[in-house]
Parts: sequence; structure tokens; C-alpha cells
Amino acid sequence: MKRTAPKTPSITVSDVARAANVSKATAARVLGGYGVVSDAIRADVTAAAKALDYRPNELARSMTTGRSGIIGVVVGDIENPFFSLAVRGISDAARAAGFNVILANSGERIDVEKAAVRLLIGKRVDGLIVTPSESRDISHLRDIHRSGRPLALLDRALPDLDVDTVTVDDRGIAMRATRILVDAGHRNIAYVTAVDAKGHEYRDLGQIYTSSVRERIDGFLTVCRDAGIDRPERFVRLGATSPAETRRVADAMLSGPDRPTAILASDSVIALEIFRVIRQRVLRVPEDISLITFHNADWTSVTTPPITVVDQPVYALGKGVAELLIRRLKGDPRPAERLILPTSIFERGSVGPPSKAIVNRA
Amino acid sequence: MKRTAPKTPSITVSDVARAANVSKATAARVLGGYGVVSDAIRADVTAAAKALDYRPNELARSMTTGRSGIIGVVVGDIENPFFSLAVRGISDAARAAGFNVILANSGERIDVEKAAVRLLIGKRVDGLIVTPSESRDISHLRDIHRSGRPLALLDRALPDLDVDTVTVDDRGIAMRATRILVDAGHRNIAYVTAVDAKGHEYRDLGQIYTSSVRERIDGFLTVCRDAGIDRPERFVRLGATSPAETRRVADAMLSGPDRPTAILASDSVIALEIFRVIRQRVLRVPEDISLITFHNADWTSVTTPPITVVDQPVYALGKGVAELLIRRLKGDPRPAERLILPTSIFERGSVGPPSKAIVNRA
DNA sequence: TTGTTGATTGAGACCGGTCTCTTTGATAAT
DNA sequence: ATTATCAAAGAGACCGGTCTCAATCAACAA
Repeated sequence: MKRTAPKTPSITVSDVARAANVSKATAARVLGGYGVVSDAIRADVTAAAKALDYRPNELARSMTTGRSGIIGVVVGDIENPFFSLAVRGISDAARAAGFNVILANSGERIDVEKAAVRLLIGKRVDGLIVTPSESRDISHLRDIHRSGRPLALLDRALPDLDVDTVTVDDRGIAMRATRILVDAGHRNIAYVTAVDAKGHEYRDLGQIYTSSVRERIDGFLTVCRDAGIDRPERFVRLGATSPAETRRVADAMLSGPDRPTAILASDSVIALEIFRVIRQRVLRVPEDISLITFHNADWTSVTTPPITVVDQPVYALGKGVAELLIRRLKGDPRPAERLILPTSIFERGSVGPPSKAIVNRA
Repeated sequence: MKRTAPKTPSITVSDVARAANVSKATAARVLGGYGVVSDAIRADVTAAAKALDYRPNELARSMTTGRSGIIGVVVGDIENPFFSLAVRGISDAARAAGFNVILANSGERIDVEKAAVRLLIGKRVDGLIVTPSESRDISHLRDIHRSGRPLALLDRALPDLDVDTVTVDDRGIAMRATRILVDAGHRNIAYVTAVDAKGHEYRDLGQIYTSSVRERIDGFLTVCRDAGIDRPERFVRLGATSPAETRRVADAMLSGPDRPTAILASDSVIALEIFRVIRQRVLRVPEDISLITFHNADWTSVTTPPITVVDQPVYALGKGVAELLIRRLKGDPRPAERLILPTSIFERGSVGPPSKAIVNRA
């Protein structure tokens, strides 16, 4: 890289000190708000600072103090309203405690997540909040923890990592959602998730490295089996990683044999796309197909019919994890806490009995 | 503040240098990737760094270099999908150029915006992207500019501030949207915005300090007047600052006299809430009331009927402004550019002729 | 053989704060 | 009057990098 920086000369403590006819140390004391200074000198320095339009260099400050006042956050996808709401919760809690937030996107890719963590550590954030995209490779998270910087986990727990964690009871709530469908009479219920695995085909839980999703699938399968559904695994659909992919998955699912009469979507972004495909195929909800999705997104309440959703306390999830982290930042010595927030289901109009014979109207 | 920092001792260049039996300068050269070093020494240092698990202190680095590799972004409300999509555009462009993004929310409040700008400058970001919440008080933006740090404006132009700016033709597109309503026969058309003013009553354009909204209202009023609508100002509704407030505004509007037969919403968050109120009052869209909103949000395409929207190129807006800023960061000396991105309208099903007599069915 | 050149490496200043340790001077105690 | 005490201000090291400049040394030319 060339010499591009014009090196803007900014006003420093020394400049102010000189202007106020005091030592650098004294000026620093009033400017930094520490130590003791007489009122007269304080006034002088303050005046000089104002006249020169002094702006403290946070970088220099946090280099010597060792703390930056910044919390690093790594989430899967900020565009997903689930995460933006959670981030909002984090930001609010952080601001209330005088911290700032620096945000990084992992795109649910482990290598990007690692890079982001490395970067944030490099920036010397005081602590990190991560939504781990994989439970397999968590060396970078161990590193954080080991470096003495507090780490807190959001939405996804890691059994092997004993740090503050805030999640919901994904298994339990998935069971409840599935039971609603089963009770309505469904036997062909599909579970659609963005998580992918080798071969894009679901075989067993061991393939699924995103803890929340694994829990959900586990709950889903348990209830299905209890209901006597044969090999419910065949209804688990992976790889709905983008709108286009979701569309592909949904299309395959809806036109293939053994077609589901009900769908449980793992997040609202997926559900939206599935809903579009359903509409496009001129299928009716819930007469032709029932739908439940995780996350009470905006749109789910204004469709016709409105969608039955799993209403995770997303904002509280973010707020809670931030509060846990901040508590740790302030030196709380208590052992790591694993908070599991209560979750409910909003039954709206998208679930009905299975249609006897579904005609493909597309 | 107490002595809380345990002052985690991290591995520094000196530590690595000592381990590799070279000088600090040499170790720094290989670790920092600058200057010339012989292959043998490079290998030694690299090995030592790996053994010690050296992590560069980004803070110290950017303190001496003067640049942090960070772009500061201040937006009105990250939860608004308009902004999260724009931020996504910014992030993508930033990452592509090797920059990182630090995000701050202003909540559309000028004092918070000022604090955020001050903070980001303190953190020595290389440049800033701001969505100015007011055109009245822009002293803090002038300061940025004056401090030599590049500034770029997103979505809202400031006539008095000659910096890189990316917007859409708000006035023109508002005219087109309004004309669609006028052409459908509407004469009572309401414009609803989150922007507020003293008295919460619209009187004239001089009250509106958010440039994009002012432009839109201007366009709206122009078309209304051209269509011979008497005092269209009375249909401009301010203060839809939150879902609750929007609800209040919508309720007042829909139950009062001179009730609108069509509504133009200034953003999708407002439109969603208005749509809910409409539903709640068992009014039909578009038979009883027509609706157009700015921003092609997710939900607008899945309602029944789908909503006619102004489709701003939001992602491109963010990407564009980031690219402009980065160009400046790299030393481009060209004069400030004001990009106005083309915008279209997606006509869907929420506009129809005005109903003759609207009955309040609620 | 000796001076020149060029490639490497080392020494140390510097960035802009914080913070420890000294010095200074005034007041209080002896 | 002398000394202990204490608050206020000054000096300078330090954080962990970057970067300038000087020193070293081998190869090469004269």
C-alpha cells in the first residue's frame, strides 16, 4: 500500500497542555476525567480544549487502558429479521451500560466466522457475542475464552463450551409445533431448514452441526415417531440457504411423490419463500397445505390467512445475552450461566386438517 | 471507575522477536508484512509467532498508521428493513475493499446522531456514512468533513453540504406514485410519514427537515394540486414514529371527517401498521381504500392483495455510497458526486378506484 | 587490495493517550 | 521556627505497533 494517509494532524493532549500552560499530565487529568486537579486549572484546560476543538483519540486511550468499550457481535445474517431484532436487543443493553457494538456477519460460514472473530479480537473488543454457525469447529471460540476475553453465545448452545449462553428450548418448542400439526391429523409433515449437509440429504442428527436446528429436528422427529409416522426423516429438507435454493427445495417437495400436507419452516425467511411458492402453485393455506414457521416475523400476521408461528423472545434473547456478557465484563465471578427463555406459539390461521387428495394445480 | 482490568498480557512483536532471536524491528517487518526480510529470518519469525500464538494488536497498529480500516455508519433505525438492506450493501462493498463496518443507530434523533458521530470520530474510523436525520443542524457533519475524514450521505441529501451523496429522486417518484392514485380517481389522498414537527400538524415544507421526506411531500402536493385537489396539505399526516403512534394516526385519519380513500405511506414499517389497522376495521383493499408504500419490503408481496410499492434500489444505494466513500478513502481527488439512482414502482393489487361511500365497519 | 553498492538487520523515536512516581508549596502540628 | 502532612502539578515511562535512519556485511568493481 502506498503512502496515502495525509496524516491529518489532530489536536492532542500536549497541544491543549501547551495552550493552557500546564503539563501534559495535568491536561490529561482534566481531559480524561481522572485524578485531582484544582478548579482554576481545570477551567483553564477546559477552555483551551474548547478553543482548540480537542477530540480525544479513543484508540490511544483504549490502547493504554486495555479496554475499548466495544462489544463484538458475530451473527449469521443481519438481514434476517430474527438477527436484526436480536442485535437491537444487544445494542440497547450495551448502550445502557455504556458500551458500543461492532457488528460482523458470518453468512453462516465457519471460515468467515473465524476471520470475524480474529478481527474483533485484533480490534481488542472487550467481549464477544457469537451465534456459532457450527458446533464441530470451535477452536476460535476456545481461543477467545482462553485469551481472557469474555464470550457469550446467542441462540445456539455449545455443550463443550462452558460460557454464558442464552437460548430457547428449541427441542421442546419444536415438539409443541409438530404436535399441533399431528393433532390436526397430518402424517406427511416436512421440516425445512437452511442448514445443509454433505449430499444435501438428511440421514441422522449427527450431520447437523447447528445446535438449535439439531434440537428442533430432534423434537420434530420425536413427536412424529410418537405419532406412528413411518420414517419421518424422509421429510426433513436441508439446504434452503437462499431464496432461490428455498424455492428449489419447496418445488421439489411439492411436486414429488409423498408430498407433505404440512410444513414446519425453520425460520421466517424460508417460510416467506415457501409461502410464495405455495401461492404460485395456487394452493390454499390451510385447506391444501398447513404451515407453521419459527419466528414471529412482521409479515406472518398480515397474510391471508395469518401464519401460525413459534414466537421466540428474540429481543429478550439479545438483551439477555448482552446483559450476561456485560456482567462478566464488570468482573462477575459467578460460573457460566445457561439461560433458556420461555417461548410460545401463536396459533393463527395457517393450520388445518390435511386435504384428502391434493391436486397439483400449477 | 475501579481497577477492573486484569490487563491480559498478550503476545507482542517484542516477545516474538526475542523468541526468534531477532530485533523488534525485524520481527515487526515480517509480522506486519512490510519492508524486506531474508527468507531464513522470515521463517524463524513466522515459526516463533505461531508457537507463541501471536495476534497483532489492531489498535496499536492503527494508532501509528493513522488508519483503522473501519468505516463508521450512522443510520436512523437498523430494524427498519430499508436500512438493514442498505447496511448490507455497505458491508458487502466494504468487505470487498478490505474495510470493516462499525454501526451506530441514531433512532432518528439528532442528539443521538451527534453523539454517534463524535464517538466514531473518536474511534478514528477512516470515513463515515450518515443518514442525516435533520438538515437544520449539521454542524457535526461539517466537523467530520473539516477534520479531513471523508463523509458520504445515504438516502438523504443536504444542499448545504457538498459531499458524496447517493439518493433516489424522491420528489419524482412520489409524483409518480401520487399520480397513480389520482389517475385511479382519488381526491382524498393521505401522505403518512414518521417525520414529526412542532404541533404534529403539517403546515408547510419548511417544517420538514428530513430531505427525502420533504421532497416526497413536495412531489405529492404538486401532483395533488395539479389534479385540482383543494388544500392537499390537510392530508399530510406527521408523527408515525412508532407502531403505536402510527396506529393512533391511522385511527384518527380513518375515523375523522374528510377521510382518505387512498394512502401513500412513507415507509414499509408505517404501511404495515396501517395495513393492520385497515384489516382491523374490516376495510377491504383496494375496494374501500387504496394503499401505496415506499420500499418494496418482504411482506408487501404476500398480502392479499399484494401492495403496490415504490421500489427503491436499497441495496444499490448502500453499495453505491460505500463505493463512493472508499474511492475517496483511496485518495480520489474528484469533486463530490451526487448520485441519484433510478427508482421504479411495482404496481400490484392495492390500488383501485375510490369507493363512493365508505362505511365505517369497525 | 580497497572503495562502492546493495541488501539486511538493528536501534530508537514516535503515535496520543494513561498512570506511577517526584517535586513543589502551603498549611498544620510541634 | 522547624518539621510533618497533604493536595496539586510535573516528569517521564509505557502500551504495541510503524517507520526512519544508521550499522553491518558480502559481493563486485577499480
